[in-house]
Amino acid sequence: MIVNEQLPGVEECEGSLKNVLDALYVINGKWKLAVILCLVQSSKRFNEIQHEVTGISSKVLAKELKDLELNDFITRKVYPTTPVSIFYEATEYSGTLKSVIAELSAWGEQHREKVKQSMRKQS
Amino acid sequence: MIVNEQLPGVEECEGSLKNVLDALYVINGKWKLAVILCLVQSSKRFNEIQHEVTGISSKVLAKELKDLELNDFITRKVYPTTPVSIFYEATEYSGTLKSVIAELSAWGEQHREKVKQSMRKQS
DNA sequence: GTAACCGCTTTCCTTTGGGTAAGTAAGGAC
DNA sequence: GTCCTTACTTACCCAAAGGAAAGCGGTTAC
Repeated sequence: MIVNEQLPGVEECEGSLKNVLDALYVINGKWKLAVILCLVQSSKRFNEIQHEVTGISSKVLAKELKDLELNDFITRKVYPTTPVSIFYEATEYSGTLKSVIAELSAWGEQHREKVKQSMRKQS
Repeated sequence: MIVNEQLPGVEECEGSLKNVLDALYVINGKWKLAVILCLVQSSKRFNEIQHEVTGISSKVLAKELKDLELNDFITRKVYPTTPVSIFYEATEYSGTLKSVIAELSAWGEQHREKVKQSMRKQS
C-alpha cells in the first residue's frame, strides 16, 4: 500500500468530491461557459448570442439560458420598447466563477502542452 | 449595452475558453474524479476501487482506468505474485489537479449553500 | 472435479445531450 | 394581405454515456 503524503487525505477527498461534482454539474456541457463568457463581455439579445456563440442552435441556447438564469448567472431583462426587446446580462454572481475559470484555464493550457510534448516523443 | 468592468475582457475570455474546455474534457464524466480521488489516497486493486467508488460498474471502471492511464493520471502495475495482482496508483501528475480541485470544491460548496438559501426564501 | 475469485470483456438496453428543421405568436414594413 | 423579424417551442432523430447482467480465462480452495 503506497500512500502519497503530498496529496490530500481521505476525509478531505470525500468531502470535496461532492462539492466538485456539484460545481461541475453547473459548469458542465458544451455551451454553458461559452454563453457565460459571451455575456460577461456585454449584455446581449437572443439572436446576438446565437450569432456570437457559433454553432449553437436556438433550442439549445434557449435551454442554456433558462438553466443559467435558474442558477443566477444571468438575468433576463425585458425592455418595454415596441416590440419588446429582451436582453440577457451576466449577474455579479457569475463573477464568482472567475477564479474557477482561471484555474481550469491554467491547468488546461499546461495539460495541452504536456500532451503535445508526449506526442512528439512518441513520433 | 452594459459592460461589466470587473470581469475579464474579450481576448482573455476567448483565449481561456479553449483551455477551460480542454480541462473539462479530461476531468469530465460521472466517475473520473471519484476514481482519481480514490487512488490518490492509496493505490488499489480493481475490485477495491469498484467497492469504494460505489455504484460504478466494472465495464465503466475498466474504461475509466484506461482513460486515466492514457492521460497519465494513474499507472497500472502488475506484481508477479501467483496469481498476479494488479494495482492502480495515482501518478505525480494527478497532483497537478490539486489546485483545480480545490477551486472547484470551494466554489461548489458555496454554490450549494447559496442554492439552499434561495430555496428557503422561496418556501 | 467443482466452485469461487480476480480482472476484466461483451451484449443489450436506456438515458441524456445535442442537432435539424419546422412552426408559432406578436408585431412592423410595404 | 403578405412577408419579415424576434424569441422562442415542438417534433423527430442520432450518437455517446452509462447501467445490468452474463461470460471468460486463469488460478486457487476444497
